[in-house]
Amino acid sequence: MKSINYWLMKTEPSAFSIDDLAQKGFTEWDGVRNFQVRNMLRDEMQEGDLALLYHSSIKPPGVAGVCRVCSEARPDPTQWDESSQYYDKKASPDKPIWFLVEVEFVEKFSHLVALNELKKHPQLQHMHILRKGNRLSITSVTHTEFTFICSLAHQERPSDKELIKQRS
DNA sequence: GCCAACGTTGGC
DNA sequence: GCCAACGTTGGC
Repeated sequence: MKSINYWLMKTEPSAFSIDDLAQKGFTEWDGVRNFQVRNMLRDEMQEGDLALLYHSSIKPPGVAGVCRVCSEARPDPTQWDESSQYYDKKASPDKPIWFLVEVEFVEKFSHLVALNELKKHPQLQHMHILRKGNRLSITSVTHTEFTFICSLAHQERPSDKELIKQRS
């Protein structure tokens, strides 16, 4: 039996957010221009893998939901498009440098699991995203980290409990 | 807006 | 192949 891998994929919600993904249903994850991330995309990601969608460069940053890899890796066409900000003159159609996968919407968390929340849990201390100077837009997470973060997302927040208490 | 961290580039 | 300079990322 082939087991799936788990990932964390960063996006700036001002450019592309979990709501955009929810609305479109799926998207091509193009524009990756880092060799380490390219290698993971091309060599390690497989159809069916699950990923935490992380919102960066926003207050507060954090995990906004879940998506699923729904294609094999294939060449990223923006590398040949001179009008694209991702154009790379070193790439040619017979020698692609950059790759993409498609991801599809799975879930938007009812509340963001914020970065400072992730930092509170010793179970998550080894996550790439919590390491100083981490700049990779895609990193691997363990199955344990993935399910733990999903469970945080599905927990009631104290403020929710207070609201319920106030109502009753 | 600052700045630490780190990947990339290019001269040698 | 080294390494300084530069550019980018991203939290704060």
